[in-house]
Amino acid sequence: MIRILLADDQALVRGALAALLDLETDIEVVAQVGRGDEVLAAARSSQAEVCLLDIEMPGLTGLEVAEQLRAELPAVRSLIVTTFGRPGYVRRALDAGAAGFLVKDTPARELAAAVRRVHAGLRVIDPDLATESLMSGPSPLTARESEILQLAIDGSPVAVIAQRASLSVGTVRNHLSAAIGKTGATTRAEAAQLARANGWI
Amino acid sequence: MIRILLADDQALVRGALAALLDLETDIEVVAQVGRGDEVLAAARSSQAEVCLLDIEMPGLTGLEVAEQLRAELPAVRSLIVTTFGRPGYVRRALDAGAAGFLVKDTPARELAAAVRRVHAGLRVIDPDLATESLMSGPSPLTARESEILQLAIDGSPVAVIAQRASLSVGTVRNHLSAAIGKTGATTRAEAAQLARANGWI
DNA sequence: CGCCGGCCGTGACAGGTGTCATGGCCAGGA
DNA sequence: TCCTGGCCATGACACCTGTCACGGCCGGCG
Repeated sequence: MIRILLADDQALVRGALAALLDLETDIEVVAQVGRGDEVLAAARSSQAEVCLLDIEMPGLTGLEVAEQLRAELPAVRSLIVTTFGRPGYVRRALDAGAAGFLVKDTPARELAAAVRRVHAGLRVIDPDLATESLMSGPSPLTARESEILQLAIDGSPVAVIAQRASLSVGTVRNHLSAAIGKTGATTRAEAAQLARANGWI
Repeated sequence: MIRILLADDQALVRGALAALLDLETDIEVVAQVGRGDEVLAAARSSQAEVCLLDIEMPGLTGLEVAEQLRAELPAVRSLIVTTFGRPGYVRRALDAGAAGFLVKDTPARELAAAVRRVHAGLRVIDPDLATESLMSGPSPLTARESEILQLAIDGSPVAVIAQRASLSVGTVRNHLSAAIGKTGATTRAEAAQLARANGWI
């Protein structure tokens, strides 16, 4: 019997996934949580063997949770299941110690198989995404550039970004200009979108 | 037996919802589609009685599908189930003839009950969202302003927006300026975000 | 040590953006 | 009929942005 924990912020999806996995005779859903920062405690008390993690969650992201689990409960295996198949996410998930990466476009009947493979110690990576991840390569942005770009995704004027980052407006513009150049964009909005689409921020 | 059709672009979620609803003895999932523009045909051939529609779908949005169903298959009832609980969505869904509106935060066990109520001819509206919808009121934007604002959400420069809308740059700036004023924003990016958060675009 | 590259800042310039005043066109209501 | 309000457009103005050149600080590496 494979003991599994579900982490997804949407209760309906979480419950539906539980129903789907409970159809399998060799899988048992032993815990469900809706926030990233509740996963660790729940995994510990429920003695889960596999954690199915969404990335976008309040509290902690699934990627951060995977890292936490590797450090605190190395025997537990993490399977990232997320809406957005961004190339950079795969790399970051693997770096964080995740054993698998699926997008929610995956046919439902493949989920149980993926869980079994992860439980058996194998890696499960969405094949399309794996190649795309290798193609796009690592982020060309420096840490600071990523940070500034993240503050620019909502279209705030430079003055606001500078204040939030405690920098001068000139420096912010320089970082943004560098990011725009590196991403091949012509606007900071475009650069932010490209960076997000690639999972760089 | 309630015959139900599922429309959601994420195969995993779709399959999981199917598993969840199949647990109910009085509900039968008779069709599943991943695109908005496939719903009508599938609803016809499967003789579905209730359509569970996500809003964000390729082809047609769930709101547009609800409108289509009301026109073509008035006996079929639409239940919108979506990720984003934006106030304006509720109003638009009801205007489009939907019989219910749920967010994916809803507890899983309430879904079947909602389906039954909709099938019985009752309206089902997320209570929090219903009040919020009444609070926020209708969109203050004119049709043209909404359209231009929609083209501005990705941060494109005015010149690009003007080209896409076949307008002069000056007109686009006027529309954007009006939208910024009406939404109480100070930037077109902020205005676009506000409009989207309220479901106006 | 010298060199490199990331980081922070300034200053200046061209071009994009937000605001306003003004005007014309057209459909709907008083 | 006149008047209102939405839509389209122009022009002018102040301000913001993106780019470039330049300089200084610091940590890592040959």
